[in-house]
Amino acid sequence: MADRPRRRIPEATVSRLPVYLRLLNELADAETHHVSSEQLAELGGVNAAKVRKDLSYLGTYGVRGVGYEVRYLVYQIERELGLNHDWPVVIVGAGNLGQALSGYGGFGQKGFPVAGVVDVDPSKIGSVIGGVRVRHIDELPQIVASRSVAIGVVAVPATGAQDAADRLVKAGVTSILNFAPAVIAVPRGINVRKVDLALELQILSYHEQSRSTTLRAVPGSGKSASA
Amino acid sequence: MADRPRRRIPEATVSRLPVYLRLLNELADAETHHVSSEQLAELGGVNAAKVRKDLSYLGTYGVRGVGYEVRYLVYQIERELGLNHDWPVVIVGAGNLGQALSGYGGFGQKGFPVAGVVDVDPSKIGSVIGGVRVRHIDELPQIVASRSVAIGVVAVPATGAQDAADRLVKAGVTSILNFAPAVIAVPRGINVRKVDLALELQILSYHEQSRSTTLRAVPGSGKSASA
DNA sequence: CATTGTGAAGCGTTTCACAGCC
DNA sequence: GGCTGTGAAACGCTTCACAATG
Repeated sequence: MADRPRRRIPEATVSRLPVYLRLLNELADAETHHVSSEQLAELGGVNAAKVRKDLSYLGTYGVRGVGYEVRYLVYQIERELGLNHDWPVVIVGAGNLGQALSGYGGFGQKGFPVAGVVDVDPSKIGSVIGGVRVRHIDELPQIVASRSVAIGVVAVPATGAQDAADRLVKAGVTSILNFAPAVIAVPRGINVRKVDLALELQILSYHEQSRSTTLRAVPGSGKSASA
Repeated sequence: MADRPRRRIPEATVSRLPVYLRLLNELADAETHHVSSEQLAELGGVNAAKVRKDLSYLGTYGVRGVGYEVRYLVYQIERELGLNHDWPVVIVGAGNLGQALSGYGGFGQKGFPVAGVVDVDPSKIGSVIGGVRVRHIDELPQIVASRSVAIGVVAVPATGAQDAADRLVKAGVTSILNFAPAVIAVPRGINVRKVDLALELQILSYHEQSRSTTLRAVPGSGKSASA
């Protein structure tokens, strides 16, 4: 109540807060009441100083000599991340991925209920996936407006990604989670994050590649024994 | 052939090379033969100087006054990322996600054929998904050894993620793509990347949250008009 | 006295600005 | 003339190290 955390939180910290939150929730489930930055760092696989600096952006919630109170910290992180209320999402694309996401369920449990699923393909309209009826993409504006949807999920093939993003933005969505293997252009002020399987695999490929180049500079034989 | 690109490529650059590669392949499909850093930057939504610096780590492949030759650059990036040969992957977890990943198909087309899918659950063993028979997780070492698998995919619930990672590492895998919403600990030298839906949504939630805090410090009404 | 919160140093990444080159 | 390649500056993030403190 005392100090308003009116500081700007660095992007790198924002992307770690959900990790801490998850760990803290696990600790809370295990009836652990206090945790030190050292312990959290161990669990999260990061540096303890980083944990402290990250948490310090939220406010002064630790106690010297003691650590952090788990439940209180959970509360503060949730508040800071805006997780103290639901964020309905709309999914564009009712293909394999859209269906999987909608049917997943864990979505709604985590505070991101599926407000709607839309598709361009008439043959998909009307089918029910994950308890939600698939509607035509032209209904996007109504869905977004009526349920105050701020977050849209792009789950269409790469070729349709930009169109999906354009429609989401036009409908009033201001954050987009893009699963399509494509770069999407959006107006300033719109947040985009991507989840890109091929990209991640290619990054791992690079590391494997450089591993073999480093360990043995012998081309040809791709065999490598275990260390 | 002339200059060996024996420089260490910064991690930030590595994670952008797959993006450039995709854009370049699209350009190649469109019969575009040359591209400037400016154009690539435009397509990728990044700064042109960044594109040039990124590409310069690969070698001196541009031509001043002209730009980069698309197909040649594709070749060089693929070589650098180790995409000039296949990287078979093994998927741990034959649940919804494991099935979706295995059945996806785009996996193999992109140079990451599914060498095997394993699960602990006996009831899942033997079923065929994406043309691959699900085997018991104890067969992991044989699968990894016989197919020289370097990359493992963790597609199990959070509670089983660490065990899955441990087994993959023990079997000889040196890179892991983790889809489970959990931090996994691995020995030094093992590469881990994560794909975390909840985390991404929570990051977007933060930005939406701070948007509403910034624009109108009025709590209660969550209505916001379009710009 | 264990542990936080944080200046300051260190390090990696981004961007600028322009020399170099085709 | 146009565009690359790259030093150097600017920036942000990470880590150190330690004073502050319950």
